[in-house]
Amino acid sequence: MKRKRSYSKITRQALSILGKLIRVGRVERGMTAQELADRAGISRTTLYNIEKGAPGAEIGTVFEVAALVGVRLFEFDDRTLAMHNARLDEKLTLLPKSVRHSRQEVDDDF
Amino acid sequence: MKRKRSYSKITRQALSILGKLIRVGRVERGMTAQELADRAGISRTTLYNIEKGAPGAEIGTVFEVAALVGVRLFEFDDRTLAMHNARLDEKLTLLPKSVRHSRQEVDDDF
DNA sequence: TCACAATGACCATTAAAGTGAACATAATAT
DNA sequence: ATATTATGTTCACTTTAATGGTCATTGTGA
Repeated sequence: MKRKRSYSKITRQALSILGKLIRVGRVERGMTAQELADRAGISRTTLYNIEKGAPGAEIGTVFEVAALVGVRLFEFDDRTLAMHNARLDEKLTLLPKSVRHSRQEVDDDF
Repeated sequence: MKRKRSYSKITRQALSILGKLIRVGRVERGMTAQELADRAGISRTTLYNIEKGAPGAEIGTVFEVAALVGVRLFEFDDRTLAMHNARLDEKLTLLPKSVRHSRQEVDDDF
């Protein structure tokens, strides 16, 4: 079953910031909550929660809203994202496909 | 009712990148999927989905995992986040509390 | 090589997120 | 000032995501 979660302070702060960035972006662009919600295809209630930094919101929705008000999480144009994506794929091929723990090695990074 | 969503290309790419960053971070640190899932307090299935860039994952969970493998979305230490948070609060007090559309103004940003 | 650990992938179950309605309160254009 | 619009907040309902299990496949240490 889905479980109720608790989140670290850093996560909560990051989400709070993201929510505020979205709100600032929205207000600066003169959009009402309802308008932004409509454009994003979500309810005003959900946008409300997102702007409050709710940890349970779906990440896809949040990213979508962020893009609509000009909040860029990474580099935020199609080309740059594709580039990074490709570079990561390369990097992944170089890394082991699966992480195997040797018998005695404790593997604590120190 | 909760609705099935569709996401823009940019959102899908950003999520794909984030998932790969997490996977790279995990593998570089020599953690198995199960180990990271345990530390994050989620199931391996969910981590699997996150690493695949699933848009439906909860943002709090994704941020939590990202932090655990050293992927920084914003500035990722407590102090810096607090600073940004405070600065945003300031900014918000300067902006209108609610966006009001004047009668005839169409308000399309051009 | 090859045993076995790690990952990929699917499924039924269950709790939680999204929704829209509703209402109160706050803010702003006139 | 005030009418009206935007926002804050709660709630029952419904759908979806997280879970844990399971099994096949892949990768790697010995």
